[in-house]
Amino acid sequence: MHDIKWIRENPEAFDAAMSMRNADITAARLIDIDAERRRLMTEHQELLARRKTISGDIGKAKKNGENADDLMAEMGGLKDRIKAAEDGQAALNEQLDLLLMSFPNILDASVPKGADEDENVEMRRWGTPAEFAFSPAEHFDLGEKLGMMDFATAAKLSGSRFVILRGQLARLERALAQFMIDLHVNEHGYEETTTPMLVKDDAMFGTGQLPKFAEDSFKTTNDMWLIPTSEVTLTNQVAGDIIDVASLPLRYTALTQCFRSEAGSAGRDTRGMIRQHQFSKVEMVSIVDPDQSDAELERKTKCAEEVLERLGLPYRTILLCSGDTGFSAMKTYDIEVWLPGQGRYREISSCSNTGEFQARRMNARCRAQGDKKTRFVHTLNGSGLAVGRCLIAVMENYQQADGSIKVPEALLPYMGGLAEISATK
RNA sequence: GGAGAGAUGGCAGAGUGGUUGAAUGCACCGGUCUUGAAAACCGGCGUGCCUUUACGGGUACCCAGGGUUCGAAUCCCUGUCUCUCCGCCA
Repeated sequence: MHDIKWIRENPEAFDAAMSMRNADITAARLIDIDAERRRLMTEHQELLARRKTISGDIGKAKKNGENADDLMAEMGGLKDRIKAAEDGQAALNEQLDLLLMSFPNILDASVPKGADEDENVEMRRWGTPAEFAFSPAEHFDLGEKLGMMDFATAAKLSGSRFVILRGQLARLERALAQFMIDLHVNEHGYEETTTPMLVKDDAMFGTGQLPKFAEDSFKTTNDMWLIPTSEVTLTNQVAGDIIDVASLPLRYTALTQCFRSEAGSAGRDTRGMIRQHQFSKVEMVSIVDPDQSDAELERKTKCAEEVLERLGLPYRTILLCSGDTGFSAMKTYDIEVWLPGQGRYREISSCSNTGEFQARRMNARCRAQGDKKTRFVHTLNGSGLAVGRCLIAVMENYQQADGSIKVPEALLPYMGGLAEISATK
């Protein structure tokens, strides 16, 4: 959501920012609508002021038993004009809001220019991909051979892009999630949260899934949405609030299921559990003082990287270029984990600073003690991590020649000491 | 699912059609007093938008959206949420 006042004052900057995003809008168009909107608004207010005066006079006249017919007559004429001004104003407001809601966030100055993912910039790498004495398998081959990853039965229930995990593999997924939550809560200062997974329209507008991306999510028959990420619920907690700056930052983490229609990705990642309609993810959301969001993005990214380091999974961190940065974000780091079976790095986390973009939509503000002015908070979100993809990464990186999988040391406490997952177990 | 009650400022709580953005109390902020603090007293104390160089002025908001009326926190309708009782239920 953009600030029309700012656009009015910085039209060239807005146009430059939008062209960076390939967004088809100009400040001039918005300013025209805004000018007419404000003209009507002023007119409307003047009419209301007149109405207030007259009705007060009528009240007085009646009290004194005087005749108020001429005042009543003037009021009759006012009514229609007020209604007209009101309707015109409402229409323009709606038109302007919808436009302001429909265009992507302005990018941070540090975001590199680029057309697509090929122009993302690698920031750093951690770990060295292991050498295998055999040809490493992909996760679905490993899982099916173990008899613990069952796509066929899931398809019977729900169609494609679903999976059933069994036995120790199901437990491994649970262990991963627990491990992540514990790390973020005990060492990274996030508050553990469980949230609804069904939300109303407002929440989806607040974080930017609506109005543009309705087709990416699932909607229920009673007009609710299955959350595509708990960023939606965690972030929208502060919608409409005015928060004391002293209580910031707020850091929340949650383990939830995420639901995505994957409309438009037909044919991509059709095998295995890389891309599912439903997956579990540990999310990290921060609500921060507007001056702190740059630092918080670095911190959050590090929190996500820490998960991989503790698990001994090689990764690289990438700064997304202008063409690859998502709608709501002003800056995004993707973390990609090494998958030996695929022989390449795949996205496992995405950490974004949305600045005040979401806060403006949600009307979430903060104020310093004794200060009269409010400011919009900044909101950030990051996966920490996608549990399903992390399971894949563990399987592929810790696979052994016989198809068994070693359990990473960090997960041993969560696996009841089980050190290896194999078909005989 | 059935029956009922309710939603007012940070909190509590008045207000059932006329100058009410809204009494009162508490909390909070500033001041007087005090060696300091407390108490007492005085003053202040919501959010947004429009307008103005500024001081200021205007307007809207008493859950949300419609309606009645010259005029709505107050009357009517719809929705949302909360609470109580019954039924059902993990």
